[in-house]
This record gives sequence, C-alpha cells and structure tokens, in this order.
Amino acid sequence: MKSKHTEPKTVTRPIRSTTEFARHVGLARTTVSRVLNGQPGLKKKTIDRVNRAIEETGFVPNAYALHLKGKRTQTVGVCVQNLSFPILVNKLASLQAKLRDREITTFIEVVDGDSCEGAVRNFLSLRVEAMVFLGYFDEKKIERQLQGLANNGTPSLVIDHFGIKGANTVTLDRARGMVAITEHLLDLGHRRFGLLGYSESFRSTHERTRGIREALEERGLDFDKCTENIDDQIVRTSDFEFGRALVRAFIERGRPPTAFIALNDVLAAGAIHGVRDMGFRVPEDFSVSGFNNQDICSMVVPNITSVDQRVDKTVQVAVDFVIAQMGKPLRAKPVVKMIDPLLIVRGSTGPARSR
Amino acid sequence: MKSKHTEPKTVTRPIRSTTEFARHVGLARTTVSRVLNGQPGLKKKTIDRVNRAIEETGFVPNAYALHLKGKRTQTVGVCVQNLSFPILVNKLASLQAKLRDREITTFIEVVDGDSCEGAVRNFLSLRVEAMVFLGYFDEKKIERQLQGLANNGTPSLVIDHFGIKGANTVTLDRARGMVAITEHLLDLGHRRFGLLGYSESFRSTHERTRGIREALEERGLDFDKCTENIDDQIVRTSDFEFGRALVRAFIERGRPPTAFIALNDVLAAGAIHGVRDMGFRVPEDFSVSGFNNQDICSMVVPNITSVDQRVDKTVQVAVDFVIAQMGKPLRAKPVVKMIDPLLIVRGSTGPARSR
DNA sequence: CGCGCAAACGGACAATTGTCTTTTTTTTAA
DNA sequence: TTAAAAAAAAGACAATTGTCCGTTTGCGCG
Repeated sequence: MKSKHTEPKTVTRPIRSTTEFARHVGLARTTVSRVLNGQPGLKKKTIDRVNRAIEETGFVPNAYALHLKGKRTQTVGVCVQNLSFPILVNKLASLQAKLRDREITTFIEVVDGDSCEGAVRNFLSLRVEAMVFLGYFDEKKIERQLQGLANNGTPSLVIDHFGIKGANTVTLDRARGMVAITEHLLDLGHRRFGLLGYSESFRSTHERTRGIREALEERGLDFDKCTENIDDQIVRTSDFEFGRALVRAFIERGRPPTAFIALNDVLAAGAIHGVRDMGFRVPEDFSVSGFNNQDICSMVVPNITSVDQRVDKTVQVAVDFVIAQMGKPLRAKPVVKMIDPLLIVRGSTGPARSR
Repeated sequence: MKSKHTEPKTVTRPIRSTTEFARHVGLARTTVSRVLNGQPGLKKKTIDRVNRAIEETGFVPNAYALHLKGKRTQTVGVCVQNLSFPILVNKLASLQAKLRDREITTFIEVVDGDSCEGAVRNFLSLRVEAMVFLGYFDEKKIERQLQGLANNGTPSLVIDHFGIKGANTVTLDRARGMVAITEHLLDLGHRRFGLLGYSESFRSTHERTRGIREALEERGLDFDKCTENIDDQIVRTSDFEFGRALVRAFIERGRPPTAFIALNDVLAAGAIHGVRDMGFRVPEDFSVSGFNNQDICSMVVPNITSVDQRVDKTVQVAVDFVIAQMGKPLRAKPVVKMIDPLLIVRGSTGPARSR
C-alpha cells in the first residue's frame, strides 16, 4: 500500500512574503511580482510556473503592504445597528453581495447598542473608501461621526434612518407605505382603525403616523376620530404577545375598530391570534395589516397583508451611490433618496363587516 | 450673531499619515508615535496636546502600515454560509460581540452558495490569525480549504457542520437533542411519530435520525414501526406550507401518528396550522415538536416545544478555542466539541390521546 | 564563435509605522 | 548664569509590495 503519498511531506513553514514565495518557485521576487500584476514581457512558461506554485502553496500577497503602496483599498465599511431585525439582515447580506459583485470588500461591524465610534475608528484605520450606516442610531452620535468622516474626506451613506442632518440617505418612504395601507383599508370600507404599536417615539413612527393622517385627510376624514391607540393600557412584553393582548383589549372594551394597523408583521401576527382568541375571524370580522413583509407574513393563517421594503431596490440604489462616491472628493450637498414601498395584499385584509 | 464659528474653516485636506498629523500638531513624527504607543519619557503637556489634536482631527494611524511592521493583526475571518437562517445570524452576531470583547476584529464574508474560496483568499491576504466557518458548506470544498489553511499555519474552526475530516469543530449534539425530544414524547405516551422534513440528505439530518432511533431502541421500540415519513408525497414549497400540507396528508390518509416531530420550528408552525385546518387541536389531539427554538416558537399558539441550540454556550466555546489557537503553532490533532442541547417544553406537546 | 535580443535578475525607491540611537533643544536645579 | 537633566527632534532601519532601471543570462542565428 503506497497511498498517503499524494500530499508531500514538505511541512516547511508557511510562505508569507513574495520573497519567500519567489525563492520557493526559483525565480526573482520582481519577476514573480510582474506575473502577479500581469505585466508584459514574460514567457508563458514562467507565468504558468508561478500560477502552478500559487495553486500548490495557496500564496496570497500581503494586503497590508499592497494598500500601503498606495493601491486603492477597494473596501467599504458597514456599521449595522444589530442583527435582531430580519429585514436589516437581509439588507446587509444584499449589500455585501452587490458590493462583492463590483469587486469591493465589505467590512462589517455589528454595533448593537454601543456607539459606533469604535467601529468607525477601525474602518478609518483600514482606510475604507466609504462608510455605510445601516439601521437606526443615536442621532447626535451619528451626526458627530458623519461630521468626522466628512472632515476626513470619506464618503458616507445612511440607510433607513431618515432625517439625519447633512447625511446622504437612502430610505423607504414610510409615510407613503402607510398611505398605501390606509387607502387599501378605506377602499375596503373600513373607517375606524386600531393602531398597534404606534406609540414608540421613533422618527420612523412619526413618519408613518403622518402617512396615515394624510391618507385620511385626503378623503376628508379626521385622524383623531378615525384612529384609536391603546398601547399604554397594555404591558409590552414581546411584539407578538403585545399585538395579541392589544386586540383582545380592543374587543373586550366594546365597539372595536374594524381594522388593525400594526407597526410590524410580528405585531400583526399577534393581532391575528388575538382576534381568534376572542372567537372572531380574520378577515371576515376584522382586518389586520402588517409592515415590512417579513417571512412571518406567510407563516400565519391567513397570510398577512403588508408593505414590502423592496430591499433589493434600496440596496441597489445605495450601492450605486456609494460606488459613485468612492475615491472622489465629497459632494457639497447631501443626497436623499426615498424608495417607493410596495403594498402586498394578502388574506388578512378584507371588506369591512357592517356592524 | 457670531455663531457658526465653532467649527474652524480649515478645510485642509484630510490627514492621512503620522507625518502629516505631527506637522499639524507641531511635533516630530517620532514624538507623536511615542505618545500613540504610550512610551515613557514624555511630558504630560505634550501627551495632552497630541490627544487633543486626535480628538479634533479624528486621526487614526494606518492599520496597513501597523500590521506590516509585524504587529499582530488581532483579526479573525468568519465565513458564514448565509444569513437566511436566524439561528446562524444569532451565532454570527454573538461571535463578533464576544471577539470584540477580547479586542479582536472580526472580518465577515457571507458566502451564500459561492464556494468560500474567494473569502478565504481575502482573509489570508488580510493575514487573519484564525478563520471560522459558520454553517454548512460543501464538504469537499471545505476540506480543501482547511487543508490549505493548515499548510498556511492559520488555525481554523468549523461551527455547526459536524463530520468534516481533520476539522476543529464546535457543534450542537443534534442526536442528543433528538433523544431528548423523543424521550419527552415517549414519556407523554406517544408511540407513533410522524417525521416532518426528515428526508433531506444532509449530514445533520442523518445525525438527528440516529438520535430518534437510539431513543426508541433504548425503550425496546423499533424505529421503522414507530415512525412514518411521507415527505416525498408532498411538493415542497416553503417550510411552513410543507409542514402544513404534510400534516393534512397524514390525517387525511387515516390512522395518523399522535405526535409530529418537525425538522425545524417553521415546519412545526406549519404543522400546527395543518392540525387546525383539519379541525383538530394541538396538543389535545396531536403533539408537535420543533427544533432550534427560534422566535417563531413564541409566535404561534400554542407555543412550540423545541430544542434550544444554546447559541451563547456554543459561541463561547468557539471563541475560547479560537483565541487559544491564535498566534500559536497548529495543533496536531483536531478538536471536536459537542454542545449539549436544551429541551424547551412548551404548549405544543402534551399527553397522547388514546385512540 | 560572436552578435543581438528577449527574458530574467538584482538593486533601488516609495508607501507608513514603531522603535532605536544620536543629536539638539528646553527645562530645571544649583 | 551655568551645568545637568529631561524632553523633543532627527535620522535610520525594518516590515512587504509594486515599479523602475540597469545588468546579466540564455538562446537563436549568422
């Protein structure tokens, strides 16, 4: 048995520089370097020899020396708020994929509560050519960070968090999304709406409340008369249980609205279960809408009517912008791009039952 | 009004090297460097002057030059399979957080279908001190990559994917998880089980089937007599709909099992809806179990009995191992650490109804 | 055998940083 | 005011790579 002989016993220490690699191949360092960088005036045989050795040894030139030499780093740093929201994760994955397609390396830092200061420092130290902030951050802090980046000449972009001063921004037009939902429900004959989860004081919540208000006023309806919000009457645990408890409370107190507009899909899923708990049906007795069009929309019966964030479109716009800015002087005025949302009508909304 | 004067109009071009920075502060480069690296023999006033200038300008030394000089990179590269599975995302986030706590920078590449070759090359070029593979990959490819890393002297670790030759591995003991579930159901009086989603030919599925088999044989029961699998009779769309359709088919064909053991929580959620579709109740008429203990377990009524992966424990073990290996010669023999799973009993499992 | 040319070699430089040593300047103490 | 001590400056080197340039090698051809 003379197997086990394919792998050579050359347990020499790893090759860590072009010099060592060149010695291993039996060529001059400069010659190897010329091969690696595709310079002319080299015999095919030599080129093959080098490439074969690369195959064998897995040698990769040191990125640190490479970029030090002044070569563009072709890297982008991404600060992501956290990975608890599936929608953010989708955006992150899509972002890296699209940047990779353009031969750009993405560095990712999950910030999650910490200020992103450390992440930004790290990225700057790595001389990224642009920086992306994905999600919602402390406005004061992020504005300071962005200012620092501007002084530094590093282009930056904020995805999602709308309203940051001086920031290049790509974000879903959340107000418009709510207009779409509200109009959809109005068309179905609903006139009284229970808002689920709309008392958080985030900027995005304000934006979205504004959308509902606009859609109602467009039809001559009054926001305060048409909507009810009993968020503060329920102790909030998980989104699911919160939505469920809110709906039960709405029904128990009598004269409930005919449609529930939830802040997100999980709340909506809870709401659907709340309706069922009370012996009613969705959408025959009550309509329920979600937001974000997450997977859970299809994991509940009936499936949830929701607003899709158009992650792909959003990220595409973001990537195009970032790449256009890389390696160029900063723009004087910030760019804000709003992405049109997409209403996905499913089984959880239906005609209002006359009561 | 003499506001707007706080920010100096010095729109000089950004400072990109210690030399430029030193000029800006009015000190010698070497002095600044000594301050940055905390060397002794410096006046407090000078140190303060430098620190203040850092505050103002946001100057960060070039990481590329730093590491080139031979300083350890203190970086780890993580190849993650994809971000479609929430459980993987959790592990990834936890991994980066724990590594950051130890002052290690994590580079992340989401591979998603592509071979991870490119990612590995990129990491090697960045001279990471260790590499982690998170999730399931093509065995042949990953073995080749690991071999390459071994030649290179870079420690590596595989999380989740059990059974890769020569790989340091940290993984949930999936067989043991299934033993726990099966025993739990046996204790509740169940003797016939419907397996949902167990016909995929992944290594993890085999492991888990083995666990069920062992638990049954432990009580003198025969696997083939006690379990049924009708996966191939249903067209698989989403996991949710698949689980739902499977259960309906089980019930429609008559003489259904009393408990359904689903491959994951989404299948289990579908199964619960399937039971309800047919006019039965969970857990009174049928028990349903999931796996992974994802969020969805609490977003279904009744909540799903599942097996928790103990992400925190898993990642902690992984991080401890990785850190112990960094910057040291490779171990001769691979280390495999199995993590004990944790059965979480919730409302979806109950005593078997005698029929 | 000698010439010319292509190909490879070998040396040098630049990029930035930390560190070491030597020199100069500043501060402190007498 | 002067000498000593402390602090800062200045210069050099190493780390790795790409590139430039002059030199050497090898080969074919006459």
